[in-house]
Amino acid sequence: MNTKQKILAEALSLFSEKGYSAVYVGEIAEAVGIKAPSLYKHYKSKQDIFNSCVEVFSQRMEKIRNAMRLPETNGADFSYQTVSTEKLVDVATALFLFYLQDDVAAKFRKMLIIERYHNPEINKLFEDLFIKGVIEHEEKIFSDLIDAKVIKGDNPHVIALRFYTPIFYLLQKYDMHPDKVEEAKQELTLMVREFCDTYKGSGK
Amino acid sequence: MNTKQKILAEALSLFSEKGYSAVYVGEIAEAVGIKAPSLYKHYKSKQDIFNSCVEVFSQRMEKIRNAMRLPETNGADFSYQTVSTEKLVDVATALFLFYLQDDVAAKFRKMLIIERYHNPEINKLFEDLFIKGVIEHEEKIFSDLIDAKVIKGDNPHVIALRFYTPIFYLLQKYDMHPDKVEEAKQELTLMVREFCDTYKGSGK
DNA sequence: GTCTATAGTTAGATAGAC
DNA sequence: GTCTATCTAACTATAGAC
Repeated sequence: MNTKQKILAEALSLFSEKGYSAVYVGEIAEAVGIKAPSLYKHYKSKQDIFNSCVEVFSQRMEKIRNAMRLPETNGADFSYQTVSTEKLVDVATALFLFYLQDDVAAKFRKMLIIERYHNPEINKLFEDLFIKGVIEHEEKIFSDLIDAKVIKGDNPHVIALRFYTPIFYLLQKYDMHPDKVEEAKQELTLMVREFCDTYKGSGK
Repeated sequence: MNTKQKILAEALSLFSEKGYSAVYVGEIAEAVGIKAPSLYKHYKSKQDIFNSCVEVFSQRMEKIRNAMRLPETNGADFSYQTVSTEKLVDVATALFLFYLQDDVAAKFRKMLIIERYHNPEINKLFEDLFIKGVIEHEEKIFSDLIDAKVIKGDNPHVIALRFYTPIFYLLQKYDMHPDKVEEAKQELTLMVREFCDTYKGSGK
């Protein structure tokens, strides 16, 4: 990783904890291992560092997310004949752990949360990624699963919310408790099993 | 409302949008209608204003919350004989609209969200108010409702999460869309009805 | 591409008149 | 209790040597 990339990584780390204006360029430099003025050989301003963070890491999120989605939607994993409870637990857990623990995903998510209330563009990004985006994706999957009669119910949107809102809540519950991942996974598992009790006969 | 109180109100407004360090004392003063140095006759520093915000408004939240809870738990509203779907929709909607629209609750919630990732005390407050607190309260209610056989199911914690996580998600979905409250209420209603389909026979 | 030195700005806070 | 004037400190950013 070159200096330019390292600056972005350390900046993301700091912005995701303290927010843009509470972070001083000197801190970023120190984290990188250089002096503040050296930053300006790579980026023209603090704002430029922030903008690059948003651009680079939102693109990376998009890529990873698309990569995560393929195996679910191409019919390899979900044969659409049947979906076991354990499979759904695994899918939910993977999604949850990715947003909770992935170095970029977790920090980028926190940064958006901190900045979104005063920055319309950041807010749109947050909504696209964590509010609307996930739901729309889950809606499509559940819509197919309903058509295939693998899942009961008639409103894919409600089902998607039912599946995702516990994940959304648990992310913020365990954000500051990295030591309690196992507890988090158990809590999530309970919720997914309960989901299955409702939407798949008596489970299996 | 005297100047000292007005300072806190305007400070909360600003902190809840931009976060502590992005707000300048001059902005607070301007919002109040005075000059920056005058603030120091009421509070000894910017940090003091913030601390007072946290103290005063968290106490106010506590009071309002206790007031909201009484009618539910004293048996007047929930007779524990039966709970109609409409009643549950009303309870959920009241909770949702309070946290979404109440001047103090909405702003205080946003401020905690912005500051919690770098401030352990603020984080504890956020968790107590919006993560653990609500769930523990709902757990007790649902536990009673299960005992009274008004509601099916055996795990009050799961049921409480099932009831609250959509509210938690919808708050953040509609935080920046005050014009779409009606849409928000409809979405919440769908979720509560779906909750009732699962936990009360076929509703009524 | 990193450094030291420093300029330029602005924020938080104080002094003292009214 | 509010103001104007001002201090001090800190931050962003630039200049120029290496």
